[in-house]
Amino acid sequence: MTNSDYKPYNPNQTEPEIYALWEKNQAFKPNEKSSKEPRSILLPPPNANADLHLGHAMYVIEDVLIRFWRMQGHPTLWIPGTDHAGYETQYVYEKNLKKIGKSRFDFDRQTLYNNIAEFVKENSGKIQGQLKKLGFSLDWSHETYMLDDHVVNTVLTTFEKMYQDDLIYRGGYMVNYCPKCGTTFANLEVNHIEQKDPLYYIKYGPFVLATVRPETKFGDTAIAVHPDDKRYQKYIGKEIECDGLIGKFKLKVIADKYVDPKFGTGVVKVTPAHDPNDYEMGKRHQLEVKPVIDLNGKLNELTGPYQGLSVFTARQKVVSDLIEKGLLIKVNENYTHNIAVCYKGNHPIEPMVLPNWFVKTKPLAKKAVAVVKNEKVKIIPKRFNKIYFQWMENILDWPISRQVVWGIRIPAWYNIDKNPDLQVLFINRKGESVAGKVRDICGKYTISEIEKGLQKLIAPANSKFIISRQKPGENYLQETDSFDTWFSSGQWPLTTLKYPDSKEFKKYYPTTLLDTMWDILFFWVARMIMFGIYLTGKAPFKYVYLHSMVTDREGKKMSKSKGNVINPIEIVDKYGADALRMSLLVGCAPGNPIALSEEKIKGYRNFANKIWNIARYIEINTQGKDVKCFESHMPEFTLKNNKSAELNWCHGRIDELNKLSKKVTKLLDNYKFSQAGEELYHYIWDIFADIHIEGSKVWLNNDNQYSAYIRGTLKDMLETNLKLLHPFMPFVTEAIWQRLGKNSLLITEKWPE
RNA sequence: GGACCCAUAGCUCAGUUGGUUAGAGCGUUACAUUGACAUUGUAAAGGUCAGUGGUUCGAGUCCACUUGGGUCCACCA
Repeated sequence: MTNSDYKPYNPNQTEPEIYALWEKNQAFKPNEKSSKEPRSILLPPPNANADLHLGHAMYVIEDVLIRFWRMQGHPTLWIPGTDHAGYETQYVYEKNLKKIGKSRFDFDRQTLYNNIAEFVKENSGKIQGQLKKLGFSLDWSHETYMLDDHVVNTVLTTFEKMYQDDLIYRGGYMVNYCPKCGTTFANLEVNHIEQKDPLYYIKYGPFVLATVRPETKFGDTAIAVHPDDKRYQKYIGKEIECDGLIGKFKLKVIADKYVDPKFGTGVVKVTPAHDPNDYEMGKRHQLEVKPVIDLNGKLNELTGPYQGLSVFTARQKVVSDLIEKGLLIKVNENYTHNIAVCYKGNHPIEPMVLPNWFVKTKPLAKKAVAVVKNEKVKIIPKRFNKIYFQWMENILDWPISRQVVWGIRIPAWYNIDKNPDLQVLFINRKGESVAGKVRDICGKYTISEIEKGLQKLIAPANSKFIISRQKPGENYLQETDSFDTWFSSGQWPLTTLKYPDSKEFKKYYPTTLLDTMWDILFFWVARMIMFGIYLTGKAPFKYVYLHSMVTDREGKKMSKSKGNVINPIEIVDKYGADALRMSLLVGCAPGNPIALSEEKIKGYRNFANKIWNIARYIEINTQGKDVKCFESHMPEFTLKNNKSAELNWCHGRIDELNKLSKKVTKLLDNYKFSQAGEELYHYIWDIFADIHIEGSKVWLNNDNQYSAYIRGTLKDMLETNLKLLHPFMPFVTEAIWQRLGKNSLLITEKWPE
């Protein structure tokens, strides 16, 4: 240790050197010789092609635990990885395509897939460097990518097993379809926004009814009233004739409690093909499902002159035609209601009945509720239990197919001879786009030409299929849908640990704790619990820690669209990773938002400097001088009953350190990061520096027989504090440790208990 | 419509199972200064813990209601 360095601590220079030192010594690998209980955490995988944002820096909680456990001597494994983020990534890629005047429709499926893979490859690799900058002691030798062969293998095996266990089915169901994105979304992926739309009062035979969607009238298959509505009793069960835009039509009048007699005129047109509630009503009354909107959001052949018009154009034309025919009674222009939009682009959702792959979730959810109820899985903070139960107990079947190329393709095959109604969309050899049913197309094109240029395949709900990884025969085409991202990331604890046969899996499953933000409790955490129990009988983690959402100064969520995103790396460059880490750890409670300010980070940058200078003070006062460890002489002193003020002082300090160690250990054992960090901050600055170091100056100025013990005690205090603080501020503590001339790494030192 | 959370110093927030004079950071005020550290030190000001009622020997903490703010789930043609 030399005196020649900077007075202020310089994190920019120190941090990369220290991280390299740890890596060189393979300090992140679990200590496999230890017989203590194994501990493990999986880093929630960021998108492979994205940059780190400040939310990711909250994973510092995991690093604190990992470093704490590692120092306690547990075999400790922390696995990093990245996600292919199916739809998210394809969305970004398609936006780039748009800039060069192209779209996904210009490519066959395989080419598009390869292009996106290339795009991800070009844009990945940033994450690793950024995680290292934050000081995360991840075992990089276990790094996993969601599309690694072994991951895909496990996901496909799970799908096959679930199919055999009758947990997977294919069916036509009302799904949330976004014509713009060209894919369906799960309910969780749909948002509702308030919007003002005209409410049209339209004449239907003897009735007048209110609707915001007159263009769907061609898909009406009934008219509904409330069973107790006195105005309409005489019509219930009858068929009525109406004047329409494309001729007269007949509709049955049904009675259903869903209808609110107070709304509008108390009469509802029922369109089972394009409204979730009407669909349910249709099931109750065995109504025909008559789709009139196609996958591009345009009206189909059943709408006569309106065919080919987009929903909104059609609406305007329908309205003006209704006026012309005298069928429009009045319009309420100030009607506000909620409309469903896709979460990514805020495009209007078109509810449609489409064939989809589903997971039967009820039996899985039942067990996933049980493990939380009997505390095999503990959620921190506890109040999320209730939210979790509420959701899990009302869970609906999970649609897992996405009409997205980027992802794991569903391993199902359709025989074109047995399924003549298969619709295919493909690019032929001449580069022309061809669409149609296989029964019409197969004469003109060979199966290999179709397969090669295949873009999309739509198999009717009752199609026959085979689940297989390989092509089962000559005349088969593979499903073009891919799995919902969460279907694969839901198996992350299994895939990262190489379920079922690896050493890691046997030793580290179930993992100790999962740390994530509460916004993906249902998307991800609940699904991991379901998959984990289904495949292994055990939930994949013992604790779920729901960390804070990092907001901007005003408490607003950070998002790209708002432009208030802070890049954590900029903060690291400015103030050091240790400072950022402490700012995220102290002063926040799990599940609550944390508003991060630059002043706070500056405060902890100053703290790092404080410790640095405490070390310099002790260095100057011990170098070349007699230094004796008080603790190793304690029995001797007790025997002599030595009452010297100096030795009493030493005794008091050692006592104090033991208490501090116990307190911090207990707080960390209970995942109280904020309090543990604050405790250390307070002790080091207000007690150690301001009281004891100041006090020591008097002793050291009057050099006597006890001064060596004073020096030794100061050094002990420093070393213990470095150990205790290391999980929070790993860089500055390790840097000082190295300057103390220790022949060891602080990161693997023994934790003071 | 259903549920959850929050309200503590000027600002941003901690406060574990109810237990002495309620804490931190930043900010404010006065003073100090080449000291290990100005990324500093010493001292100080600042809170009837949103309101009302209740349980208790004792409530920031537990219960009920009221007011204000946030979030989630479901969504009416």
